[in-house]
Amino acid sequence: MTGSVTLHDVARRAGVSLATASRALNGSANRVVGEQLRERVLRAAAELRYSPNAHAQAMARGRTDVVGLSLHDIADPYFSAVAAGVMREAGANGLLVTMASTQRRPGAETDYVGAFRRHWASVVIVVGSRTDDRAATDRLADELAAFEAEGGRAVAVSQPRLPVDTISIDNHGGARDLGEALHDLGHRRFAVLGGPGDLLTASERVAGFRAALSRRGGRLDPDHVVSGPFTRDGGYDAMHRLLDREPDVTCVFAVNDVMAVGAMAAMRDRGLEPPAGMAVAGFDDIATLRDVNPGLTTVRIPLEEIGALAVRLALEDDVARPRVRRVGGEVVLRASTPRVPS
Amino acid sequence: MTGSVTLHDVARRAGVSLATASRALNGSANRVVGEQLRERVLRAAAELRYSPNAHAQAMARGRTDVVGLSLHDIADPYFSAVAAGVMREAGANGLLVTMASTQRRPGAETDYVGAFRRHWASVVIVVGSRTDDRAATDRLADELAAFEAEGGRAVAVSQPRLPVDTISIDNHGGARDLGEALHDLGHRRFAVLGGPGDLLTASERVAGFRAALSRRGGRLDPDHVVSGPFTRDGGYDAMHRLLDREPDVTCVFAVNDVMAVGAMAAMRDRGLEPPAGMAVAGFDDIATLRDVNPGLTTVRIPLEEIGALAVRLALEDDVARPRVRRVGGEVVLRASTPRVPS
DNA sequence: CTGAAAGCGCTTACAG
DNA sequence: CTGAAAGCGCTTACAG
Repeated sequence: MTGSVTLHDVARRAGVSLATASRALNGSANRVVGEQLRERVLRAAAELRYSPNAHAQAMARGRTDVVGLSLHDIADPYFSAVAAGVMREAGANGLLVTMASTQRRPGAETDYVGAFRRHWASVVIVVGSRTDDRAATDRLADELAAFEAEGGRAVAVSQPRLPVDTISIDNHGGARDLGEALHDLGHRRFAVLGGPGDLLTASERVAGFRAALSRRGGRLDPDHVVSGPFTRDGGYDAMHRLLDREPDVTCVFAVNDVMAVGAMAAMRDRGLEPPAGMAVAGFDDIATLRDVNPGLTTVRIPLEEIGALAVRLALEDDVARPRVRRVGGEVVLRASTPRVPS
Repeated sequence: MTGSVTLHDVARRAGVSLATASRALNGSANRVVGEQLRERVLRAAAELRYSPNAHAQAMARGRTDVVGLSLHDIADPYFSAVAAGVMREAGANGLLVTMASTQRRPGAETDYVGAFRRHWASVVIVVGSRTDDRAATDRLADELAAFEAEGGRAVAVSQPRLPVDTISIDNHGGARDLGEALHDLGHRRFAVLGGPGDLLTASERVAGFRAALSRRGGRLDPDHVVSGPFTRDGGYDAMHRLLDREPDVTCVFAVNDVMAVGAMAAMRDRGLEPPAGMAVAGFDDIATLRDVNPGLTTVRIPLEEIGALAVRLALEDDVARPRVRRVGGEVVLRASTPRVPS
C-alpha cells in the first residue's frame, strides 16, 4: 500500500504531537485533550481523509477487532444461518468477521484457527459437528487452547469435546421427539437417511430416532438405514438406494432438511409423490425450505440465534470457562407427514 | 494478547539472529539461509509452536492477505452463493475473507469499505445492486477510489456505476429472454412482483420483461405490477396484494426466486395451486430452491462462478482498469410454467 | 493538558 | 551466507 495518510500527517497538519493526535482521535482511557486542539486534529483528519491503520493499532494495543469464524460451507443454508447470527451480533459490537470454509477437509479447522491466531482475532468461533476422529479433535483442541492461552476467546458450536465454551445442539433429544411424534401419528415402519457415518451430528440424530421407536415399543430395521453425504445430492442418492430395496415403510426420516428435499426429488423420479407415496421428515427447519410443497416436517433449531449466542458467550467477562450451553429443538409437524388412517 | 511466542524467541532458541530466523521461516525474495541454520530455526519454531504475528507482518510488508467482502445478507442464498465462490477462490490463493453484511442499511457499504481500508485488505469486493441514490453511490465510489489509491484492488458485482472492475449481471437481457420464452409458451396476460422500487437490479428485471412483451406485441398492465422487498415475505405479501385485485392473468413473474417461492405460498393460502391456478417464474436459479414443487422456471445466474471471478479479476496484474465483465443468464423452463393449451 | 520516546513483532535493504 | 539496525504506524506510560 502506498500513499496512505498517517497519523503523523494529521498531527503535522494540526500542529500537534503524535500523542495528542492519537488521543484526540480516540480519547479512550486517558481522554484529556483541550477542546481547541481536539477540533484542530479532527478537522485535519477529515481534510486528509485519514483512516487509521488497523494493523498498527493492533500492534500497539495487542489485540484486534475481528472474530474468526470457521464453518464447513457457507453455501449450505445451515451454516449461512449461523453465520448471519454471528455477523449480526459481531456488528452490534463493532467487530468484523473473518470467515473460512473448511469444505469438510480434515484438519482445515485447525489450520484456520491457526490463521486466526496469527491475526490475533479476539474471538474464534468454530461451527460444525465433531467427527469420530479423536486425533483430529485433539489437534483442534490444542490449537484452541493455544489461542486462548494468548488471550483470545473461543466458542464451539458442536458436540462438547473441545476445551472451550460450547453450544451443544440437542440432536438426540430433537430426533427422539420427532420419532415419537411420528409414531403418535400412526407410523410404525420407518426408514432413515442417516448422513455420513463419521459425523457425530448424524449419528446422534439416528440414535435419538432409534431411541424414540424403542420407547414406543418399535424398532428400526438396520436394512432401512442408508447413509450418505449431508447434502441435497446425498439425500437424493440415499433415497434411490433405499427405494431399490423396496422397503416396506410408511415414513422416512432424513437427518437434515437438505437431504430430505433431495429425498423427495428422488421419490418423484419414481412416481412416488410425497406424502402419499411415503411420508418424509427432516431436521433443522432451514428457512429457505419452509415453503417446499408439501411442507416438510422437521425439528426447528434456532440457528441464527445460536450464532449470535456464540458471540455473546465469547464477549462475556468474568465467568468460569469452559461452559456448555445446550440448545434444544422443537418438532414442527407439516404436511409431509400426515396422520396414518387407522 | 499475552504470552505469545515471538520470532525473537525462536531466534534465540536457534542461536541465530532475528534476520536469519525470519528468512528461514519465509525465505521469499532473498532466500539464502544455510541448510543447517534453517533446520535449527524450523525446529525451534516447531518446538515453541511459533505462530507469526500477522499484524507485524502486515506492518513490515505493507500489505495483508485478506479480502474484504461486503454483501447485503449472508442468510440470503443469492449472497451466500456468491460468497462461497469468493471464499473458494480466495482460499485457493491463500487469502482469508473478511465479510460484512450491510442488511441493506444505506451507507453501510461505504463504512465497511472504510473498515477494510483500515485493515489494509489487499482486495475489496462489493456485492449488491446499486440503488437510484446517486449521492450514496458517489460516496462509495470515493471510498473505493481512496482504497485503490492506497494500492488495494476493488471489484464490484453490481451495475457498472463504480470506478472499479465490475461484474455486471445482465438482468435486462435475462428477464427479456424469460419473457419471450413465457410468451412463446402461450402466455399473454402477465403480472410482475417487482421488488423494491429503488433497486436497480429489480427495475432492470422489470424493464427487460416489459421489453420482451412489447417485442412480441403485448404489454404489461401497470395495474399488474406490484412491488415489495426482495425477500420471501416480500413475495408473499406482494402476491396477496396482487390477488386482491383479482387480476386476469395466467402467469406471474417474481423478480427473484425467493420472492417467487413466497408468491407460491400466498397462492396456496387462497387455494390457487400452482401452476394450475397461475404459472409462476422467478430469477437467479437458487440452488437450494431447485427442488421446490412444482419446479420453478427461472433465469440461471452462475452466482458462485461470479464470486470466484471477482477474486480472479482483483488478482490479475498488468491490466488496464477498470474493466466491465458482463455475465448473462440462461432461461430454465420448469413445471411452474406449463404451456398454455391453444 | 501536552510531548518525547519506547515499544508492539516483523521484514528488508545495507554491510560484511 | 549472516547480522545489526532502521522502519512499518500506532498507543501509552512517563515526565513535565
